[in-house]
Amino acid sequence: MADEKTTKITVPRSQKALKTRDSILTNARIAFTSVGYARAGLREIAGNVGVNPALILRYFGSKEELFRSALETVVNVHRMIDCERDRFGAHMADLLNVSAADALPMMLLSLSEPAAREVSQSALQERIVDPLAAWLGPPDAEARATEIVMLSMGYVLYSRMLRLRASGDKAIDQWLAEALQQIADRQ
Amino acid sequence: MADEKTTKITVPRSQKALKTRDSILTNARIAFTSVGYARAGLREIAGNVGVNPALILRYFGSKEELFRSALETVVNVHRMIDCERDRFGAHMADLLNVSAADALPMMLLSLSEPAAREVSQSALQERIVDPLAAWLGPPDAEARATEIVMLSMGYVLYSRMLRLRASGDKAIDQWLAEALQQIADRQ
DNA sequence: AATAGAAGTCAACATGTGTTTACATTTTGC
DNA sequence: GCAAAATGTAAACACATGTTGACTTCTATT
Repeated sequence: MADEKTTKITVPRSQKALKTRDSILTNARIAFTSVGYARAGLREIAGNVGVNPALILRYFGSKEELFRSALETVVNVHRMIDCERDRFGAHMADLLNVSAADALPMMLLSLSEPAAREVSQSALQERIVDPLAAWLGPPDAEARATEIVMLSMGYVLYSRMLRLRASGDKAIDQWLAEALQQIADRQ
Repeated sequence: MADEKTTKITVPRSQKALKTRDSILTNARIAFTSVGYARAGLREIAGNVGVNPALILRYFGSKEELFRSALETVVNVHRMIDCERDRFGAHMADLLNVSAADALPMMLLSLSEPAAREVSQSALQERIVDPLAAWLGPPDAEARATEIVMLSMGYVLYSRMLRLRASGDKAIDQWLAEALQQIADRQ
């Protein structure tokens, strides 16, 4: 049992090859973020990169692995907690309104695909909830982190994906910021 | 211009035919709720009803119309506002934990399909947000109704679709109930 | 009983998908 | 400069999908 599972994945060695691999990753992220896992076709991603679809599979093995790699480049907690504790609510509310927060649309549009859902779930737990809980600290760190994520998902759904009539209402943004701050301040 | 758009849709006349049409609708709702629009195949729905796929299109015209019909049977505000005003938070929190609230998973799993998303968006606005706002009353009725929907979507995502580690935490359910109640009480 | 129309079946079409295999081209190490 | 490996292409495979039109079976009315 030396070679567990001989895949055909190739790690790029030349600078140029690394550039195209990165370009694939970038375009994949854009595609997944705008139309979700199922509707993002390898042919279209490859076309936008100017490359053959088969090359994607040589670098990433499968569409599912491509999604996992693309998601990992975009899910991280750093920008969320890059602020003073007493400004966390307003900071998060701002963040959710800029396209920097691409991870959530990417995950929310890919919920129906079981593979993509599993990837999203573990990425969200390990790369957002857990570090956020550590940053918040006791009491009930994990519960409060989960509440923050919950609220964020609801907000992104409302403001960017479902576009309900109230979308853009400043009063709602204000409410969101206060609700988030309350969770962060709770003790 | 007498016959606008001669579709081939048939309205069932016999009792038996109406039963099968209802059965199609029921099974469609179950399929859409559990795997979303894209992964719910007409062949599988028809198979579960014990009927031919072509019959579905004779009764509903297209998959998109089937989704619209199925969603309408399940999206309504009645159970949400069937309680005393001062118990709204706890009532909603309970409701979101029983499978009665099937509408949200059905919509959330179908976000990536543009057709299904549009149907969901208008159903949510017209059949939930608007009547809920009317029930809540001033001030800021629509904003508060939207906040309630936002929170509900986030909660369902957390507890039933993404299944984060904290899923089932009673403290979070408690927090949700209180947050919802605060929105309802605000003035 | 005959017959029109509804209720339902059947097989094919058109299209799109991720993936694979075989092949060509370029780069790199010796 | 040559050979081998890396980089990339081309075309087909295998499969699944919504949809269509022609066909059969049943039922109800005359």
